[in-house]
Amino acid sequence: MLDIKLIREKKDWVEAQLRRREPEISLDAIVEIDAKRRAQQLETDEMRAEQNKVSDKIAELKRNKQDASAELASMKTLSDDLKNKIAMLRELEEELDRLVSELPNLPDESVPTDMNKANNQVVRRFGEKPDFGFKPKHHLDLGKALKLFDFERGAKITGSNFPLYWGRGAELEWALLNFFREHNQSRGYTPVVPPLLLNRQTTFASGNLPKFEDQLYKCKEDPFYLLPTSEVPLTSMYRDEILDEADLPLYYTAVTPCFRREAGAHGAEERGLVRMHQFNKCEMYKYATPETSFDELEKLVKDAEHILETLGLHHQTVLLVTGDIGNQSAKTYDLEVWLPGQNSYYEVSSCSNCVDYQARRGNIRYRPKDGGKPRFLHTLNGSGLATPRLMIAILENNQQADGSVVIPEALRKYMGGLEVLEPQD
RNA sequence: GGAGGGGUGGCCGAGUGGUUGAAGGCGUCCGCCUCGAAAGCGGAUAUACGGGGAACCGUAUCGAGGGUUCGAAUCCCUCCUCCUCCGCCA
Repeated sequence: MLDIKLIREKKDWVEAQLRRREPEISLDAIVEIDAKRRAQQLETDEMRAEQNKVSDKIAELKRNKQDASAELASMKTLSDDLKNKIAMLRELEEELDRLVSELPNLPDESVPTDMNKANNQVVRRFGEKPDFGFKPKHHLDLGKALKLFDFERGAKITGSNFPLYWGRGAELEWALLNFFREHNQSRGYTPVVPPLLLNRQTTFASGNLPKFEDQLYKCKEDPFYLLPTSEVPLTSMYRDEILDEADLPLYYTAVTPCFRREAGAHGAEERGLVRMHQFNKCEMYKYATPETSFDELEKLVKDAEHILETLGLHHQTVLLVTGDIGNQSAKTYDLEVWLPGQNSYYEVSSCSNCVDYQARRGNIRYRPKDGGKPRFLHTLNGSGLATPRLMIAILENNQQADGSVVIPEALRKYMGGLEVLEPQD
């Protein structure tokens, strides 16, 4: 959520910044309704002031056992009139809120202006593409031979793109999740197990509502949404609270399943575990002061990169251009791991500084050390990491000519010391 | 799911229709005191929106929404939430 005052006072600048990411955006309607709203508020405030004044007079007259019938009569008509004015004011407020809450965040000045995500800037690379010396297999074929997951049976249980993991596949999944959580915890992130069903306000605060409701699964009988990423509950953990500056920054990590409708197409090249309706993810989340949030973003990215380095996976870190950053983000780095089966780099982590966008929506503030007024804090989130594409990366990058797959050293302790996944049967 | 009891400022906690934005306490900040600190004493200390160059002024906010009333923290209704007991259940 952007500050309406900023929109009012620097409309052209805000509009220009927003157009760096959405060229068609216009603030005309917002500025117009805001002006109407203020005029309406002034009018109702004046009527209320009059009402308060006369009410005091009535109280005084009654105390003195004097006649107040004239005042009572005039207040009766004013009271009715006022109710209408308040209703009109409320309509304007709701309209304004609706429009402002659908605006995306302002991109940070360090984010390249470009609508084409092909122009995302590679800032770092780790490792190299593997040189197999044989024809590498797609993860679906490896998974079938190793009996790691099953798409048909998952579809029987629920529907397409809800695969199940079993046997070594399930073990590897848990190994990854445990490894992520322990890794993040060792770097100062406090683990959280949040609720997986989210109410409307929670989903609004993170920025998923109202604009992206079609991406969420929702409950029919209760007003809850299924968690699309634990960024959402972690944002609302401190909703409507005032934290102490001395307690910041706060680091949290949560492992949860994530549910996404993925409305809109996905191509044939994304078969397999590339894009699913349910997947597991370990999230990293930070609450920081405005002064430190961009440094915290750099550290967050390094934390996520370290996971991939520890697993020995070739990857690159890219700075997203304005046209590719998420709605609530001011600046985002993606970590992309090399997937031989896709012949491409794929996002396994997205690390964003949302600055005060979510804090405004969720009314999350902190009291500065100097004792000044509460200020909106900054929120940051990053995957650390999501499992499905990691599963793909490990299978495809670590495969050997005989169809076996070497388990990364860091994961073996979670799999009873197992070093290699061997084809079954 | 049933019965009962709560939800008031950064925190605790008074307050059942009219100078209550809200007593008191704690915390925090400033001053005095002190070599310094503590204690003590004095003072200050909510948020949002709007008007104004500013000082400042107006309005709203006592879980949320609605109602009664000239006027609601206070009365009525609905909902949310926390606690206790009962039931059910992993």
